[in-house]
Amino acid sequence: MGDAEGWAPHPSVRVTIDDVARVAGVSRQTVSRAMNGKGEISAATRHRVLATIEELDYRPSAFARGMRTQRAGTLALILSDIANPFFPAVARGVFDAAAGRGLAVVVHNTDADADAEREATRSIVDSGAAGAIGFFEALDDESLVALGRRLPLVVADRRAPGEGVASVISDFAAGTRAAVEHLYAAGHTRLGMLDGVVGVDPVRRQEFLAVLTEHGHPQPADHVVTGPPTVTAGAAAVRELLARHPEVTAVFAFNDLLAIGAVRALREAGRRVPEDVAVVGYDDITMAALLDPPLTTVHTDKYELGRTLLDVLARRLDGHAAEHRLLSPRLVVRGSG
Amino acid sequence: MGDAEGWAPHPSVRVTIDDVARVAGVSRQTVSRAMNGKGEISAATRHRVLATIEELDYRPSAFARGMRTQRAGTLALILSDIANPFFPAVARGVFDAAAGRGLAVVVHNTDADADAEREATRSIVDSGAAGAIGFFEALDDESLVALGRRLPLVVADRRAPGEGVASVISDFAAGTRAAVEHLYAAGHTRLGMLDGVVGVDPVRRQEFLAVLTEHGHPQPADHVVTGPPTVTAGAAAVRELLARHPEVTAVFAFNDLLAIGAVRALREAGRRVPEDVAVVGYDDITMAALLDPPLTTVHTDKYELGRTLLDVLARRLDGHAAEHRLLSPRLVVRGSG
DNA sequence: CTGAAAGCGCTAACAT
DNA sequence: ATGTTAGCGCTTTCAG
Repeated sequence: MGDAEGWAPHPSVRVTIDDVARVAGVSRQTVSRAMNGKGEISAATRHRVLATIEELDYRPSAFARGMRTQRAGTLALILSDIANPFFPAVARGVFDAAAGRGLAVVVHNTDADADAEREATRSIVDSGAAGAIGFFEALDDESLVALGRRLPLVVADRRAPGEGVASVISDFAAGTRAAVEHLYAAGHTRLGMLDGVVGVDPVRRQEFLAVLTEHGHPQPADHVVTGPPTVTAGAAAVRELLARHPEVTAVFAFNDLLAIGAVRALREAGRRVPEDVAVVGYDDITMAALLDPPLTTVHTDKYELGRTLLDVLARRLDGHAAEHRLLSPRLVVRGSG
Repeated sequence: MGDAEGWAPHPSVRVTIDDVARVAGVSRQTVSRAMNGKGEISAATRHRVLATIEELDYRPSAFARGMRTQRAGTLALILSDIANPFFPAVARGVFDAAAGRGLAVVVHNTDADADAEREATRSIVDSGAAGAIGFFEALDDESLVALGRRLPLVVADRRAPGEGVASVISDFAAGTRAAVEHLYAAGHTRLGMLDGVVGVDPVRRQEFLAVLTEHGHPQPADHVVTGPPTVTAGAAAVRELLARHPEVTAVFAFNDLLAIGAVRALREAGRRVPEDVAVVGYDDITMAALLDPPLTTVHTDKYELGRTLLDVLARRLDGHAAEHRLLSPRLVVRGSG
């Protein structure tokens, strides 16, 4: 629209470190020192150089710097699906914390696909990212350890795959236990579970089965129906569950999306929620409290998870050892179960 | 955990273009040509070089390449709040389309704050991003035109700020008109609006007022209550609206989050939705259809918007002129109005 | 405390 | 069709 073909951005004369050096009357190493606070430098010259930088609006070239240091001021966030409401909440925490440290965040969407996760790690290494935060759901531990040798890595909601990789995990066992015990306390004895696709983190399912066993029920493996973590899949899964076990009066879901789908399918099948069948979700996405009935679910502080992930990564960037943090979820009883 | 202080990533011997050149028995320029498809090169040598690249698992240095070309294989996505469900849906479209072209996406979260938006543009220019897609809600047109001179830029849901900047816009006027006419058709004559914070895009409000005028109502400026685009603000705004104009029987909201807050506050205030007050939202976020009552809203294809944004940007990257595309929303009548 | 030299890996421009 | 030359802008030695 009014633009000629072959458009190219304006070249825009770049202010380089040499320009700053010349104007400030020092060598460029001194400018480098002033910027990065490395090496010995007198306060006076540092101030003068800094003022010159300001004056000339000098911005160091990320490329040139990266070429020397092999590290960019960028970090990577790997997640399976930004459209799943759990992730935006976490991402927001990561972004806010990253902005506070002047780091840009590259987001990689993998759909929990092993190839996509592998490709993301490739791209991250090639980009020279300063570090990475990953919700890996398909990649094997070895690949993660290998990645962790290339750059500071924090895995989220997955046990540390090995030496050198930090982790931040929500205590799924505790959250699951709270949810299932709540259902037992409410008098339910026939429980089913809607599990996410079997990935690397089987904790929720394991704990679900463990609590059932503790209550004297044999492990009813086919009381667990598996599917992708979506509303549609939740509806399908609960139908399957009811077909297998019509006597079920309570359903625990891997996440809220599955639970929401379950509630809808249950109602369509003529079952009242929670009177006929109780439903408990996991995550407490924003939507959960707004539904009718409002969803009983296990609340995790997703924003805090995001901030914590970045904090752990930043400490690693500063040369600290890999840390492992555990976040505590809590059951929020609302109307659905 | 078993990790010493002062950890640093393994150096990892880098395979360079010279290694490839040596093994393939050509000069490095030929390797460059084979990789980038630039310049003349015989099919035979290209194949040989490509095979060598594969064999050595050579990965070109993004830094070195950027240093020469002043362009990274990265693009920027500027948005106000990734936690607002509208944006993840769009982002998903952008990510998918970007991945198809081998581009990484850096996300900048601005909270619709002018300083944050300006800082994001700075960071983007400094990073040498190949291009940018922006939902700018606070920055002035001049700044956008200036940014557009530095790199290919596509603005989303905002009219093109000037020469050289591409745009993809949802037809807000048409969507708003459909929503308001629907309310009139349902017999409502006393309408109120919950507007987003006054930003650069006043189209929804203008069109709302225009349709009212066409129906012979004086422009009721104080029938429009403004707030941030959140559920909480929607509740507060509708309370304010009702305080000012208790006779209102229909509410049109700037987006679904405001509408959802309105529905809740309305019910808490003892008004039935839609019997006493009809509510129509905008966007059709995933949640909208799952609420009780399901939200009547103006549907926009957010994923398609994301893909289109990237498509327009990619064409610009390929040297085409700045395009301007208009996407058509459609009213979805559900239970709330 | 500061400067000079060297080179990171790549591609554009110019030979051949 | 391929090779050679020259640097992009920065930081890291190493001297002074």
